[in-house]
Amino acid sequence: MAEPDERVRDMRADVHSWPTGRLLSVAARLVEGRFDAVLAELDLTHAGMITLHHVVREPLAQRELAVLCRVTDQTMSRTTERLERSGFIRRYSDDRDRRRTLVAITPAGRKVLKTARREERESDVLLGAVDDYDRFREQLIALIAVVTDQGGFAE
Amino acid sequence: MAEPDERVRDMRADVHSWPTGRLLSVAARLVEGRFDAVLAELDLTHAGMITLHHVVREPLAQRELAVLCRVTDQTMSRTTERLERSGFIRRYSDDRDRRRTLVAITPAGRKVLKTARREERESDVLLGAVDDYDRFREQLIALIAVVTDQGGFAE
DNA sequence: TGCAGATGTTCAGCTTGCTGAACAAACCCT
DNA sequence: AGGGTTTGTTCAGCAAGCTGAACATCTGCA
Repeated sequence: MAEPDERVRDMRADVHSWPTGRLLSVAARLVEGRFDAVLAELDLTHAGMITLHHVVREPLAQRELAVLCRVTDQTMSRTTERLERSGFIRRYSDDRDRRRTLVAITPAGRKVLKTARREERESDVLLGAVDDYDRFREQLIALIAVVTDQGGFAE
Repeated sequence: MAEPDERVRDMRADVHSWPTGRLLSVAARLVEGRFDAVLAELDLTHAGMITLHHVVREPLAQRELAVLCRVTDQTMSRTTERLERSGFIRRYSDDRDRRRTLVAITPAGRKVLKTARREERESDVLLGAVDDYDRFREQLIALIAVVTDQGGFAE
């Protein structure tokens, strides 16, 4: 590994001056990235995993899924398309409202979700970086709630 | 605004069961999203803003910038291309090592960065969602440092 | 009944992440 | 000096965000 030069050495100091949004973005990328190889092995993605998580209990319409996953309808459309291609969900149109596409998890979907969750839990050990992990998560959740309500989304 | 149905109403509860990476990802998207319109007005993006931030002091090679911004060289290549197109930076090859492309900020770049920072600081008020904002940021930074070191990046 | 507006999904096209591969320039070692 | 390796950048192509627009279906009201 190459010796970083002077400018690169003060990386940690530098990041202090970043806006919070960018800190969140980088942290998300790095944390999710740690797990990408495992998911790829399973033919799954982070977006797909959360989507599966939401249809475990009962089939949902794509729009409902989009709201739950905090993405646009268009993004959810592509995510479900990919999940269907992989055989993890089935899509069918609602008899009572044929505009709606219902999404139901398949046995393969349940299985892969279970595996992914187990492996994720195991790799989560490294998050000892954060002192009070539960509080940190609560703050993230509070942040999401506030921004969601205050017009960041679905206002 | 439509009345959310039952399943959608327990959104806040649901998010508690998400993996931390996904929480970070959604939070990042929502927080950065609040500011997208302002940046678009300035012909700037979040990625571009952080890049400008790093060349304010002195010109840097693209690879150095990539390390500082925590992105791959390829991503930085495209980001600087866009910044150059907008006139916020100038790229030129290093005389002493003609493999390197040096990136220097332009007067227009300094100006737009200043404006973006001011507007961002103002809009940051809403982050009162988090109790101990400084501690929260410190934890994000610690997380980034740990994951960066432990092979999430440049190992 | 029939038409206007609301709703759910998809299509097209953009940005910004990523990886893998290509390529030129520089470095190093004999 | 020459040739293999390293280094810095770019190209190609994929995933998953986004917006705007198109399209089909449903709802509601005259």
